[in-house]
Amino acid sequence: MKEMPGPIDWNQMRALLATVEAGSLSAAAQRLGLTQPTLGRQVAALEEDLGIAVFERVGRRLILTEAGQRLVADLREMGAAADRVAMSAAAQSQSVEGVVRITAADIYAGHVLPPLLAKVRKAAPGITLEVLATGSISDLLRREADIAIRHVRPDQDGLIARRCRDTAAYVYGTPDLLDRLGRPSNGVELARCEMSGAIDGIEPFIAEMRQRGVPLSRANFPLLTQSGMTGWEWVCRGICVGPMVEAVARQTPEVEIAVPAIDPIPVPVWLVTHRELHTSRRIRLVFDMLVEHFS
Amino acid sequence: MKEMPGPIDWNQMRALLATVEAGSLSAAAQRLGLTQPTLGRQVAALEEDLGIAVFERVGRRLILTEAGQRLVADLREMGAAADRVAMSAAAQSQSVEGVVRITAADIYAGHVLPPLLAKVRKAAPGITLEVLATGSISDLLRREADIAIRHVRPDQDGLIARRCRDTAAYVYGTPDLLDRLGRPSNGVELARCEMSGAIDGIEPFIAEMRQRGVPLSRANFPLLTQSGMTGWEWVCRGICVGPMVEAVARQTPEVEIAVPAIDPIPVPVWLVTHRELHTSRRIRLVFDMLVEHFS
DNA sequence: TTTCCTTCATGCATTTACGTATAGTTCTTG
DNA sequence: CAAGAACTATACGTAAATGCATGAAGGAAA
Repeated sequence: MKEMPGPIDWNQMRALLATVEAGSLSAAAQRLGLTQPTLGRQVAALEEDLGIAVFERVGRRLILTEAGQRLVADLREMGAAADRVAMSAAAQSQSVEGVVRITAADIYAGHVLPPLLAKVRKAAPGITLEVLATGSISDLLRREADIAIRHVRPDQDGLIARRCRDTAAYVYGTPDLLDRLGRPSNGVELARCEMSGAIDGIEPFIAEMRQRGVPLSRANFPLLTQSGMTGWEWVCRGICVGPMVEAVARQTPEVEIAVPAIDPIPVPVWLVTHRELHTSRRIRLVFDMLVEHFS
Repeated sequence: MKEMPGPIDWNQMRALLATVEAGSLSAAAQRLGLTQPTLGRQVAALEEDLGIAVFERVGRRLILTEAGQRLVADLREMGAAADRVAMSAAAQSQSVEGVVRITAADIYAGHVLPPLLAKVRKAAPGITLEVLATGSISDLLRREADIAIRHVRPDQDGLIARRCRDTAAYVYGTPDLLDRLGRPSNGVELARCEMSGAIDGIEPFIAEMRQRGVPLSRANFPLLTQSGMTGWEWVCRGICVGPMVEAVARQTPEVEIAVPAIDPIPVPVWLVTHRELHTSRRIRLVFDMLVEHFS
């Protein structure tokens, strides 16, 4: 009505961007650590200030208007710049107190990291560790995590990756299941078993196994999951056989290597962080401890 | 200490950027329509969240630390993106209610615009007009104004400029002063008079007058000001002679043209706005009314 | 069709953040 | 050297924003 054109509330812009990217007010609220009514009000206030309707309320769903879509284009750049600021700030923080986020496959988060995390906490009690156990690879450039543990070579620019000692992986199964399968003794026999597998990781695994004389195909994987934990649970319960890194399987007494004659599969381990963040004291500290542990 | 790494408060970033650009908390507060304690707290909270010291409190002055300088680099990009969002939003606002900011030389703001503003307000009562009477040219690209009235050809990209009918300017003086000066009747005699002038506009004016046979030099301008209003006041009070557009001088009965024999100086008039903002309904409305008036 | 889950809107109590007023400090000006 | 101006830091009362709880409405699945 008679709005003095004071600068727009940047938090309201953040609310709009988060809502668009998350797809709903509720999801955006969770992501920002706020509540859904708050976000709803912020977006509404922004629409009021701007004088345009960003969302069209159709049923329970918010769909962007044309005007909203044009806004979001520039808004994403603003968000990217905000991320860069946060990144730059984190990089220059020389405090050993604060949060360090680590992302890793859920198997690693659950079975490999715990003793390591305890060591870090003991060495630097001021550091709060946050572990993102995620199947999909999170985006380091968007600062969803500070350090990532990956098993493929990172290809993004701006990242520094440190390759650690390879881990050996084998195909495991419970003794009970292996007995029922007739104790396969070579690759060809193993290729007749059903296996658990990760949804987006079986192709390279099949190729790797074929080099070792195990003629697998997609037909060997009737059970797929994006959760490494789930797949491993299937193996531990004798539902099927499946591959696992040796460091994890060693902690699981109820399984054994299905065919010891087959050579282990080398699994590379990369520790990845931003080039920026490598100058942060506490992130550097955690990174170095991870490197030491994996080397 | 134990800060859950929720996204950074964007308003705190805005506070920091404004403080850096304004040079002090107080100035930034005025610019953002907030108060100094509020801004101080926001900046302090941001420093706490980021874990780094952005400012070094030395005496009454805040000077950026090295870390702060690196932050600000990205922060400016964020601010620029925010401006683009605001611009895009304003451009798409099809409401005839809202604020339209016009920037013009103070002389225009005081003597030429008033009747025009009344006309606009009558035609569109929902529009709030805000006039920035500024000596220096404000930055349209940073959305300090929606429409600018200028007398030089705009060279920035992204702007659309509409040239209007030129205005004639003469050198004026009070009859009393002209009598004391011996009633100069040609350019050479006029060049012996003292004149008022704008700090950053006398060079082209001198060149223009020389073409008309008035051999002026910088020595003719012992009184300089960046305020057109002030300079004209000097002329009206008989302190010196000085140039003025005819449309303004006509409203001032106490002055007369110093040397009628000299040809008038054509003063171009450009109306300038963003290419973006030209699609805004209310800005387009005001712009068109200005064009109509000046043509 | 019916049921259940998800999502957005609203009312109310509370906490947070803001503005006003004031004191303290430093740099400048006469 | 002294007085004033400008800026930042602190205290306190108040207003605004937030969170919780609830309701309503739409869509998916049985």
